[in-house]
Amino acid sequence: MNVHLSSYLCTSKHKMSEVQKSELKRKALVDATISLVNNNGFHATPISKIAKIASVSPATIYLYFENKQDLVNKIYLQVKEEFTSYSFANYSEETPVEQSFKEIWNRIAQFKMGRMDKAIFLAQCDNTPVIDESSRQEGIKHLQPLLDVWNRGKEDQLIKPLSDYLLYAYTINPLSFLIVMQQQGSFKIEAQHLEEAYQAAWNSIKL
Amino acid sequence: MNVHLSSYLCTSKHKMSEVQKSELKRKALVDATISLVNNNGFHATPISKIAKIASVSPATIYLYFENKQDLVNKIYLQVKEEFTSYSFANYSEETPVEQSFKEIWNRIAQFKMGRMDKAIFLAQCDNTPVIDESSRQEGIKHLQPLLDVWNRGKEDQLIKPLSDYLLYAYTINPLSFLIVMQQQGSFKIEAQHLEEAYQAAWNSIKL
Amino acid sequence: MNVHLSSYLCTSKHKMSEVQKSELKRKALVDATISLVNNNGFHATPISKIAKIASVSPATIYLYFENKQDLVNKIYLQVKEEFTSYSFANYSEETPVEQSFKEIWNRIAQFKMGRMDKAIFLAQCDNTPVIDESSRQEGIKHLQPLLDVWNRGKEDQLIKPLSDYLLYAYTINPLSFLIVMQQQGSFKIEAQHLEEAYQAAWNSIKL
Amino acid sequence: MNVHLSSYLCTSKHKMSEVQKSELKRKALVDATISLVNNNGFHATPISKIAKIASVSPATIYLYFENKQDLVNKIYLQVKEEFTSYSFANYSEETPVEQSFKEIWNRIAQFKMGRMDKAIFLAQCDNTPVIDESSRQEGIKHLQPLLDVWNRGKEDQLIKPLSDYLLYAYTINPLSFLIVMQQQGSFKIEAQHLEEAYQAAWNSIKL
DNA sequence: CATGAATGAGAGTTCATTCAT
DNA sequence: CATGAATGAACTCTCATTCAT
Repeated sequence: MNVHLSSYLCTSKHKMSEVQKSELKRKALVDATISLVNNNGFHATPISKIAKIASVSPATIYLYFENKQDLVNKIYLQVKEEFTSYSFANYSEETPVEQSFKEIWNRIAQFKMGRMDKAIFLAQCDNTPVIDESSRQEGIKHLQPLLDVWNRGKEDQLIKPLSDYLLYAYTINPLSFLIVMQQQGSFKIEAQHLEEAYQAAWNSIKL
Repeated sequence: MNVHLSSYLCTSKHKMSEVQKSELKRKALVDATISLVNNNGFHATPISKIAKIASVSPATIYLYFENKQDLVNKIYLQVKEEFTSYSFANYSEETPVEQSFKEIWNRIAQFKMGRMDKAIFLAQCDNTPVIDESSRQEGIKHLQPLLDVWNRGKEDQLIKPLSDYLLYAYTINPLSFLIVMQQQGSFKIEAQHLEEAYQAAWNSIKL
Repeated sequence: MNVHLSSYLCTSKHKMSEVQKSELKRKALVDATISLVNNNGFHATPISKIAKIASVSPATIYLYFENKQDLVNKIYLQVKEEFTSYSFANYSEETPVEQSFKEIWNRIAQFKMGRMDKAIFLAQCDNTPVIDESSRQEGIKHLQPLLDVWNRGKEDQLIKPLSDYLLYAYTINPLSFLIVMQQQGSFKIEAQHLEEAYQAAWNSIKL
Repeated sequence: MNVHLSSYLCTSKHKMSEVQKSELKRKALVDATISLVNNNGFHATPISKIAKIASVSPATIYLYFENKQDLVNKIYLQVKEEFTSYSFANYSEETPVEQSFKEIWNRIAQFKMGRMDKAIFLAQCDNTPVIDESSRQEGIKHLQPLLDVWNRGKEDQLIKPLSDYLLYAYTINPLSFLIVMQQQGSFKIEAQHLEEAYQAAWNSIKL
């Protein structure tokens, strides 16, 4: 995402390749971290392994991040941002509530299926105390459009007047659970499951 | 639970007190581990801290567990067993499906609310690669009664013919999410929320 | 010093050897640190080298000291205490000023000549920002008896009414300089030099 | 000093400004190093910090000095040279011994008071093993005029026949001690103190 | 000349584990 | 059974130095 932006802004071919090189290195670090944390857990993901997989020196990591904690915080926020900006890309306040909810739900599902590693990374960060409280708070803000839809739905008496946490627990969070199960090899999510899941989600909150 | 069993089996008063002392120490270790892992994460829970909080020597831990991994595995399985044996304590195959499901769901909710720390510990283990795959598999077996109810429900066409993973995702897992949110201080679960949650759960899977 | 105390206090032969072992290890660490810092400077004295010379594991150092800074602070204070308690061992307020000063001066000189390594270590700590300000303050307090003699000397009009810093600069500090020169191999302090030095010291401050 | 020399040798205005720019950079490096070493000690003065404070790249330092050790050695020698050339600026073999000594002593005191940071830097280098032995030897040579005065004084039986090290210890070194104390905030040197100090110095060595 | 980015080597420190007691 | 002391291995992080530009 930043890569694209940079490309647009830079005219000198020289500068561009430099920036891209930096961005590539950063991306390699992000990918390596996500993969290692997903497979081994944060506690078994030393900086040295991240460096090795990203093909850089451990010292180089500290040019991009302040320390290990900052690395995880920043990656969490970046991935959360990717997740929500993808999920709400087509969102419009004009669209009717039910359709809007369905579209968002589907894009969320698409993201989680298509970027499984990132979805699992988020699930792990959201369920354990690996990221800073402040980063967690920051990450929550990005969900606003979903909350807006729910509010409209409640006002229009299409959606039950439940707490947003309950709505989230019964519509969005089940997808995280299924993705984690799939990654653990217990379960394989098929297209039909997603349709069933949407129905279950909608039934649980519709008035 | 084990304490009771042990007590019954021992007759010599001397032996008994010793065993009880041992059990107390083991319990202290379990409690300390759960508390520390919940609050700091597995990666920030050294054996030495567990020992200090449980008021034993680090070396003593190795009399009760083979190593740190074994400690977490064993605690996970023990807590999972506590969780399920509580949840299915009143279960009978004679009870009608809907009532059976409701009773189980309520006991699960009761356990998670009453033993929040244990529920959160399980959630953390279930969402991250901290425990061995074999222990995870072992833990799943305990859920059989719930699967039986669902099977009966599907046969009787009271419950949608969904995969058990979907059923779990939409009825049980939301409670884990809510508990984690509550522990993070974001949300406070009230009695009414539990009633709403049950309705949402049932609506999402009932035919 | 502590070793002796411990020996007195302990009756069980068992306990004694343990304490001695600990004290021996601590002493080895202190000696290794002093020697290395004197020869290479604080900046070229890694914990690993100290450990090697003291024949312990680097980790063991952290059983005796909180961190490297604490190690240096504690050694500084201990050595300063050794220095002053030796220097003022025979001090009595009854002794006439000039005699008292001469005795103290001679014991200071004796200490610096006999424990050259410790004297040099103190000189290095006193002239550079390697120890904490608080430790430095703490160390100064031990000089009180010397200041008392000077005060008496000023009152009796035997010693010039100079600031204690000036008195120290012209009577005690020259010895530090000479010791450092000797350690650098530039100068060899003989008995006669000490007599000359005392005369110079006394002449510089006497009324 | 070097700046002046360079300026004289260059005729091309272009070259001159460049050289001056270079010299400015070198001066910035010297100042930054002295300040950092004085305040934090050599062990806590990384090249990167020196570079930052001097507003140059770390790599640039290696255009002016071979390595960190060379940097300190060269700065030590340069400052020592500044110190002695200032101190002996007015020196003449014709001047009588006592007057000559007094003049030198006063200029030394002036330098140490006026260029406190440089004086403290020298004190730190002279009391610890941070500079190379060869640089230390080199630095000593600059003191020759002072040794000459003392020799004349000894021949004329105005000064005690003491080793030059003793003479230095009791006349010059006390000033270093007082400056260090002042920098540590313990003591404030006033004009009167300097007069007293000179008297003490002279009394300690005069015949 | 000057540099920002990169890094290998090594720093200080922690930790799971062992062992003599 | 229980332990405090000890440690090798490994961790996070820093730093003097280099190099392509």
